[in-house]
Amino acid sequence: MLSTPDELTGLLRSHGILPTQQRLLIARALFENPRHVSAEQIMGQVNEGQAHVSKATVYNTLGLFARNGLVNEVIVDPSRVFYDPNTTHHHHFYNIDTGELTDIEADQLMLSEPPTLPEGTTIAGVDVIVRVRNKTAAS
Amino acid sequence: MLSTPDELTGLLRSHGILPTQQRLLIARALFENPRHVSAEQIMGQVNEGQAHVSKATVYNTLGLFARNGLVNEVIVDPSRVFYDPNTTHHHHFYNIDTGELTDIEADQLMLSEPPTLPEGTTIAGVDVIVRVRNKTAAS
DNA sequence: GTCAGTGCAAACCCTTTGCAGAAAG
DNA sequence: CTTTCTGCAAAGGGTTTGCACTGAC
Repeated sequence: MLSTPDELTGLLRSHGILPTQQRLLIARALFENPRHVSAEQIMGQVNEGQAHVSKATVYNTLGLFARNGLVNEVIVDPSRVFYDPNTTHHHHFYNIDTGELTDIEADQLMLSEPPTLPEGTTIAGVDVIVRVRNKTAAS
Repeated sequence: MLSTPDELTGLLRSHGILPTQQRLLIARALFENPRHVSAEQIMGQVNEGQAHVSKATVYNTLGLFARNGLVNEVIVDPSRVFYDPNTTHHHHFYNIDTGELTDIEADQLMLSEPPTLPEGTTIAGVDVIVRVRNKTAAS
């Protein structure tokens, strides 16, 4: 989708992120073929070629991207965080057998206004996770 | 709520769980005052008195309870799993500043039928997490 | 008596951190 | 030149595991 160096540089700058070589590599891995990825998968993808980005930098960069709204963290599995380059309003299927995450477009799943928020709080986001299981899986 | 030894014993048996002393202590901690707790909190509560249950047993037991439908795991924070003794259909507020989890009754938040499930899967559950933030929190 | 459960400590794994060297502006 | 970023390795922290002992039936 987005994958030219210039586009990526602009994307980072527009989110207040200084574009460095490593950040561009990580951004390219996320946006040239957008899907849900773990930090480990990004590490693998970035380091496939001759480039090398350290584990610490991958984690720090993904955290930075998430704080600056470039990607969303998806919390569905206590053992790892997924990063989602799609920051439009949408929800997720999570296959508990395979660990696979897929999108549910916002218009496919409507939900009513949430009830009154707890005292002194503002809304930060609404996540809907539809957990599914393989029909054939031994339960 | 439920807290007599007999009630708890019956509850465990009805979920196919052999009632042992440690499991009864953990079940009592969960059900005598139902709320959202982490494994660590259960450890603390169970071991307040003269009883002692090891960390491994607490984790193993909570996992067993969750697999057998006695409690639900609530995945909202990558750093820890919460256990919810309320297994009726409901949703959650999660305060990202304080880590506090509170219930949203099912009738307070309606959602439409989920779209077609991914090929070959059945639904395992739907989680709705409304993330909130303290108004006064330094962002 | 047999099988399942428990306790302890060590292992695990993802993630974060400290600090010296490198790169960006 | 100054400030921020990166890499490495080590620390961190919740959770799981291996194995001998204990308890349930």
